[in-house]
Amino acid sequence: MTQKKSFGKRGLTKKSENISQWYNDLILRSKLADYSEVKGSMIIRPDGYALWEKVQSILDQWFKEDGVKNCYFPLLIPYYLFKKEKDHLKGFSPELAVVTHAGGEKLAEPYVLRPTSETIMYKTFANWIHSHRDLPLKINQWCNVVRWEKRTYPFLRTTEFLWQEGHTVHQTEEEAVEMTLKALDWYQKFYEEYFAISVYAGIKSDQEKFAGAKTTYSIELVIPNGKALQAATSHNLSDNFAKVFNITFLDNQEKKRHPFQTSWGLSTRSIGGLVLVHGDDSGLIIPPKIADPQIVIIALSDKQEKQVKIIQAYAAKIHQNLEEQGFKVILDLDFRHSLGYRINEWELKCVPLRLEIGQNEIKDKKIKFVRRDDFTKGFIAENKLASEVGKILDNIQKDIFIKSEKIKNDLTIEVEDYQEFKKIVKDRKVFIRAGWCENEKCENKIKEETKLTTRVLEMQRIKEKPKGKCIICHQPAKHKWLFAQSY
RNA sequence: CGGGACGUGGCCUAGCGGCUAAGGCGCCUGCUUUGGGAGCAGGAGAUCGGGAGUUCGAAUCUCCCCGUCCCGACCA
Repeated sequence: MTQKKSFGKRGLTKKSENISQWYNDLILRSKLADYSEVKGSMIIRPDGYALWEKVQSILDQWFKEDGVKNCYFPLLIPYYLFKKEKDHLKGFSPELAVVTHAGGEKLAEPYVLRPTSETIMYKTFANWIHSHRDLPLKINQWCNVVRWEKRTYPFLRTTEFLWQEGHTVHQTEEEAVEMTLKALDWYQKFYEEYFAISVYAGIKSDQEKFAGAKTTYSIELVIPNGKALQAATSHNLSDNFAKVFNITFLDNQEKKRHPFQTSWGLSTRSIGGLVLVHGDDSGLIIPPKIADPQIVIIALSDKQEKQVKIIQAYAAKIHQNLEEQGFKVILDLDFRHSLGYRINEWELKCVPLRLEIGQNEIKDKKIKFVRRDDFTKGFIAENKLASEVGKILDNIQKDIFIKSEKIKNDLTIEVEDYQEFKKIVKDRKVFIRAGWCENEKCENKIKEETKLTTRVLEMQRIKEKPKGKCIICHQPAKHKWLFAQSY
């Protein structure tokens, strides 16, 4: 493997042959992102940023409907603040970027570039919260954060990334748990209904949870290479931070109490997940619900200039009709390139549905369509175009979800025996569902021997009655957990 | 931070001690062409990652930096 991006004329490394190479090629070729001069950082190009804006618009609406308000806290966090919560500090220390010099001088107290904003926010919350009437406090910020990772990939793990971080403060732990679960639901709904990706949602083991949290809930994606991508997290912080940052309020009994907090986030990593799960050898596959444009109309050329004008006019009419019906449509009149070239470019960047308009369409009053996801071709009568196009887009959305669910299920194997566990994992990467006693020692043994870590205990299994044994120590298992190698 | 592969116009490569660094893609101009990545003609574009050294002579050999990708360890 070299660093060369050796794109053939027709394109990409095959996804099945080398998913890493395929992924890197695709990110660059589809113009979602570019490498930057700063190691580990990437440039999000307009097409990539448009996807992120789409993510923002969907989540932001849900947050606001729930009374979560947007705000902005500073990038720089005084180190003394950051180190207040011990677990938090310990968890993030290895990946902190610290500003030690500014204004031409060495700073007396260094600043941390936020890897997450709990500390700076909660210091302030202590000033904002005095009464039970101040609660709940629900805020969110869309921002960048910096985590100095050793190894980076575009979108999936970059030194600097964009995300939203929601932070809430509640009178009771029950309320905080409810909020934590609500955020998790948002994320699950987002991935399943908009990104059309079937996910695992559940709780993290103590070892894998957020530094400073009581419980971490996570959305995990199953990548077609069998690896796991942590795609969003929601933390019940209990009153850990409240105690450290001295956040208190007087309840309606005039009693001074610490409130309970949550934090939850989803990052630009989600876009990497989208690319990895759905993309194919021809390029990106973007679900119709988030694609913009959703439909490309390719106008074909003709030998006679008169015909070209007729085709253009016809295509423009179709374009207008579909836009009036609320579809996001782009009209491609670029006759400088050959048809094959134009098609391949649109497939690479992914417009979910392609319509082709030439003389035949005008003559037959039927429009040729091609689905991007499975390349199904057909014709739609012009007078039914809008309704049929709507159905096709819905079907694409459904079908790619089903496909992702199949990948997820096919790559999840339930085992009872550790020898079998090891044998399976030796051959190929998969998710393994197995009984675990929830003791760290057994978790670590699995990690050392197989590289697999606990991903989540699935939500629907939390209340399941324990049965079976821990796959390592053969003590009674508390639950069946999912294990996988993280991306 | 360990192991590996590398660094030559915007991109992919050739050149591996010796003449003015070669080709393809892309880009620009013109003509032509369009039902799955067209063709012809012309054109612009390179201090060969940086530095030091060996040599009559370095893209080519040596050393040191810097950077990139891949595989690990760590993480959203």
